[in-house]
Amino acid sequence: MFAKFLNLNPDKQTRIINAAMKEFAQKGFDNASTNEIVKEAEIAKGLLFHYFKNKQQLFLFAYDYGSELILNDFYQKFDATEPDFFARLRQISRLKLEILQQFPDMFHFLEVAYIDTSKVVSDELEQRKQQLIDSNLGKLFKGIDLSLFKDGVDITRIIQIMMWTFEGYNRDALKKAKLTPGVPINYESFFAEAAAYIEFFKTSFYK
Amino acid sequence: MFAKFLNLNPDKQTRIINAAMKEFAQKGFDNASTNEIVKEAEIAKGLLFHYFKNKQQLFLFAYDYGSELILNDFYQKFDATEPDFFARLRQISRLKLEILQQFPDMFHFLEVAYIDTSKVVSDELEQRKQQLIDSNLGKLFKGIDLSLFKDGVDITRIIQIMMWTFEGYNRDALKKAKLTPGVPINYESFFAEAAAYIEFFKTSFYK
Amino acid sequence: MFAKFLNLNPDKQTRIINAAMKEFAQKGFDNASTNEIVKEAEIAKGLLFHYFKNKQQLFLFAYDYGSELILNDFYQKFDATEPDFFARLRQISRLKLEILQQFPDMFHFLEVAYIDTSKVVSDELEQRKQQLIDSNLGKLFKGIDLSLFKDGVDITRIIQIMMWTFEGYNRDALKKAKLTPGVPINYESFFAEAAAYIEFFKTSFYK
Amino acid sequence: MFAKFLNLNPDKQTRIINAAMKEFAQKGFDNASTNEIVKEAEIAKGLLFHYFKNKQQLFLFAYDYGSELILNDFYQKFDATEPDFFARLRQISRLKLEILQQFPDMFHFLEVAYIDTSKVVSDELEQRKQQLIDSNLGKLFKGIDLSLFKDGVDITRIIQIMMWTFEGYNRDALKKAKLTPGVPINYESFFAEAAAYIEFFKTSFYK
DNA sequence: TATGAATGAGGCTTCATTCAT
DNA sequence: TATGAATGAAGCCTCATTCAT
Repeated sequence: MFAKFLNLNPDKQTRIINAAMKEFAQKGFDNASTNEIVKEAEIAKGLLFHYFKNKQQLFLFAYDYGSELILNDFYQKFDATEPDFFARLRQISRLKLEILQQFPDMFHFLEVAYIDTSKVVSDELEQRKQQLIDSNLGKLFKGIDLSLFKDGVDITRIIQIMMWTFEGYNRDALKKAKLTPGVPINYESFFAEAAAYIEFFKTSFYK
Repeated sequence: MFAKFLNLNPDKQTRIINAAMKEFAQKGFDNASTNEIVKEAEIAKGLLFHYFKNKQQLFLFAYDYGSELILNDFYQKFDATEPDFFARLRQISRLKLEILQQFPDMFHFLEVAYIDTSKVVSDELEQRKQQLIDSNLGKLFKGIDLSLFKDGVDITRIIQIMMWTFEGYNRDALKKAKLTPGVPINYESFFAEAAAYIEFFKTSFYK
Repeated sequence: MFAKFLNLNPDKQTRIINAAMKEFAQKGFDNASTNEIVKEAEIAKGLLFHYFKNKQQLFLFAYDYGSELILNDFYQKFDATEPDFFARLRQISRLKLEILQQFPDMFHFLEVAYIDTSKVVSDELEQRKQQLIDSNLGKLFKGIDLSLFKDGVDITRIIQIMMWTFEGYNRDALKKAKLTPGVPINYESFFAEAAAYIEFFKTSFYK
Repeated sequence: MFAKFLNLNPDKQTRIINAAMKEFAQKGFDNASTNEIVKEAEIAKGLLFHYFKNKQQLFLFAYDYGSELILNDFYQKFDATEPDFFARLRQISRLKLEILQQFPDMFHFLEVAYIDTSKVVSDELEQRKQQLIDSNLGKLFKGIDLSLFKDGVDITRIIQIMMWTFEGYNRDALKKAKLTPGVPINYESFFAEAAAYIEFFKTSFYK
């Protein structure tokens, strides 16, 4: 499908992907302009559609490209032997920070893409998200020592609550960052506060 | 600012507001079409811009109009004497359900508007949301009997977590509903499951 | 449907219809350019789509507009009392010539539109053509004195053959005209030759 | 002119010609896409323009190629000794059927090409058609026994009428076939009905 | 107050053809 | 001979907003 594109001069590939991610991240799918993308990538208008059937395919390609790259990076560093649930959460949080610092634009794009609500891509995105969750939730929490939890707590519900909590936490942090444009995000304090939430959950739900 | 509009024939006012809410709810700010709005409201194109400087003003007016109307309704029914935090949460949840059933379209619009990410309105929306939270969080939880909580728990954090939890819960429920179009939302089961989460928090954080 | 357009300043209406007919006649539906049409009509791009949902609707409107106008003109002059089949054919032929001289561009457009094969309009056109035939064939040949034909001839087949003959005759004449652009069509000789064919059929099939 | 192409690997030649004929037959000259042609032929885009200066040359080459091939086939089977005009017509009709069954796609392409109205090719096509008629009408009807016709009939006119009749007959049959896609054309009944028209002409114009 | 005609930039996409390799 | 990347003009259509009436 995208073989053509992947055979292309890598420099140009990068320019196109970066330009697309930047535009999509800034404006969302519907309002992103392919005109802006080709201008930023410094290619001719037609070329974009030589490689990608349409705007939608470009978006999804960028999404897949980015998420694969980032997941690979993540799992290379991920230690799946840690039995403590909250230690593992902290690890995940730390790895996320590292990746974010290594690929800031791509990270930003994926984060925004993840919540893009455009009808045109939302169905496909939803599938991908579900696949991601299905194939990763298992890996992330395999081998956890459940005996450390208080007896009788509904662990599924806890995980669900924590996921929503961190989603909300991320979103709010993102919003605050947007409100002070120009000021770079202070990721350390961002993750420090996340750690405080983890600590809170641990106190609440561990023996 | 909108004095002109508010002097208008009430029937026409309603038609315009409803049409705007419907279109914005369906497509988000950027992709909503003023053409569709005037068609639905059965008014002339120019009239819309006679009353509202631009699309943005219309959106924000609709937002303010809806949230004020709904908040008034809410506080008329709200019992601020209940000292039990979770009982109050249940009350809030129940009132939300009532309002939702009374003003389904307006409710839907506000819900969607709340997460609209269009640059053009997001700043203004953010202000309004912050104001709403600031001025309401106090009212909602004033007079709560904190002694019922376990000693030493950080109540602010708990509230934050619960807010994110219910945000996430709503969003997921909304998504599921979208995936089966045609099937009407079963609000009773929706709120029953919400109640289960409330119960869980109670067990976790009350003495 | 097209009420909006018909309320428009008649001069502009005419300019738009003429420009559309000219462009469609020259290039057929698919290759006609809405850009050329608006340029010729001296209106803004958007205006065309203010009146017509899309290129297709514009084409069909022009077709309906033209054929109605021409049919009305035709039937005002048509004498349905003539019992001789071939006399009536001559009459039809003569009226066609008159109309052609009165509305040359419209006539040309309709002739070309009639054989336009673009997928986008052919279905709708086919319906219209069938309706035209159904509702007109009856009128055109009602009250014909069949006893003038040789005994035993299959009159339906004769009519069919004559229709194809005149279709072919028209088409060939049109082609020849195209091959010598600039030179105006000599309609008199065109219809004189048609009369010769009518005479031939008469000799062949009348007693 | 096309020497280069004719030296090419025959398999590839065939693929290119077939792909071109298919695309032109489906969409007409203007709307045919060279992209589709190279995709179908499984050759590189540039190669097409290496062999053919442009789309127009490709089309005309395909037309010439097809018509020559089919004419050769036709004349190998054609019996020019039959003196009866209508018997010869029946023969022509039968041979046409045979060829159609042997080269369905090519036949279809030529049929459609024949009525293609694109400015870009119509002039050249017109020349070819005229040449075809000029050089073939003689062959087809040489040695006909004119004494079998009624005295005084204008045989040129008769032939002209019959040609238009069969053109119209073909076109109508083609249309009907298009209106019921999926249902294969019943060529036998198609040619049987054609035979009925031949019979009709015979009765009308023979002694 | 009310109309709806008018604007023209910008949206995405397709196209035949060229050219460096 | 063969590739397929590259071009950029042109395609149709939508849009928020303005303005004369």
